[in-house]
Amino acid sequence: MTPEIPAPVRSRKAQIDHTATALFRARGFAATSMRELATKLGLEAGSLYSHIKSKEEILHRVCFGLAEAFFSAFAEATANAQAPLATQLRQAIEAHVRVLTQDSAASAVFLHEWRHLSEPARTEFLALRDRYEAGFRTLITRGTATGELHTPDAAFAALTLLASLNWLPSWYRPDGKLAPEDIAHRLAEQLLNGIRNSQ
Amino acid sequence: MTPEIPAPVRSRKAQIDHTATALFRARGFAATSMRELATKLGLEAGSLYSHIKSKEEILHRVCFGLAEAFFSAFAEATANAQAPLATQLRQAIEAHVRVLTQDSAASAVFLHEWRHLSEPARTEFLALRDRYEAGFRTLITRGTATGELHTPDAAFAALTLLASLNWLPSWYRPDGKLAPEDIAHRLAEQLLNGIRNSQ
DNA sequence: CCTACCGATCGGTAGG
DNA sequence: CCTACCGATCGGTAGG
Repeated sequence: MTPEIPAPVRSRKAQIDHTATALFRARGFAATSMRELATKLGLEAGSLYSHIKSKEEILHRVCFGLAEAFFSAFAEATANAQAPLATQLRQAIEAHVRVLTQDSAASAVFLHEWRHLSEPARTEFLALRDRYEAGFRTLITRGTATGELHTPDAAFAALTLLASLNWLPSWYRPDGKLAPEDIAHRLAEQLLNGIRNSQ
Repeated sequence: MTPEIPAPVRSRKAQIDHTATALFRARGFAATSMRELATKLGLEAGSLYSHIKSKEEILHRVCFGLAEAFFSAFAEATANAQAPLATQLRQAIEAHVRVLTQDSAASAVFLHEWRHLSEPARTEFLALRDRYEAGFRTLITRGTATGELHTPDAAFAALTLLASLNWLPSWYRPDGKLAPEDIAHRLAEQLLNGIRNSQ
């Protein structure tokens, strides 16, 4: 018999994270009360603390969990270093969109609520985010060097590219007419157009 | 002698709005306390209420004030209905960026804190925002009809275009190396590239 | 514009 | 996981 990690505990914690994420997104971290969260889960407020240590712990887990998801999606998308840089960039865009649409509530929290992290988590988080943006910046810079891409300012292009993508959680609806893969494809197409070398 | 609107009153209220806007942006509306705001202004918390009626009143004024600024900038940019649609769109983009950079704190509050408005203000605000987005959508739709622009989905293009622009307040620094007009110009250039008909 | 204060609500804990 | 509760802090008010 293999020992099992007690399933109910894990699942309760996951439930808390999931419900809290939806509330953090809808009302913001500061405006979400632990009592409201408890009520949504059918618990009393005090009972939450048998599963978690603090309100911020939930936020921490959501923000850093998403960071990890973005990094691993990016790594996979650019795994083939021999591929044309336009292809790598397209795949990175599509991978980013896939993470965003897979859990748009968590993504919205990742994008907007991180500032409620206290130090040193906040600084660590910003460093991760900068590193992720640098990945896109590097692809664009290298694509410009090889002549595949064309832009007067790679950093600027990377910033606006991620901006377009990161607005997605604020309008994406899982039951909308566009499937995640369609959205990913169109965004990649349109954004690459803006910086592709047409000569 | 012409009667004067008592200047100190107006200016105190404007000071409160201005300082509150900076705090709302930095910490979020819910996490900003009236005591913190009062301290920054050299007042006691209770004294704020000789100038304002409630915390939300400030948020209301900021959100709806910015909405007005965006609308009038857009109207001016598209005043010449005979101009090519690509030109009108470029001017609308530049006008939008100008509003964003002129008061990036207020813009950030406009973009992210409106959800703390209570009803019916919240619904009114969203209606205004939708109407503004529709302005861009219409320009793109008409530009596509005349053949000046090219995109498979005007609504989608409008959404991503505004997304790129609206990320600006989160990275724009008034003392950065790019002047507002440079930013406006580059953004317009890059974003129009993505949807311009190159045939 | 201040002092003094209100009721409500917050995140979190002790003990079971 | 609940009951009962803690100290702290919240937005806002009365009276001057």
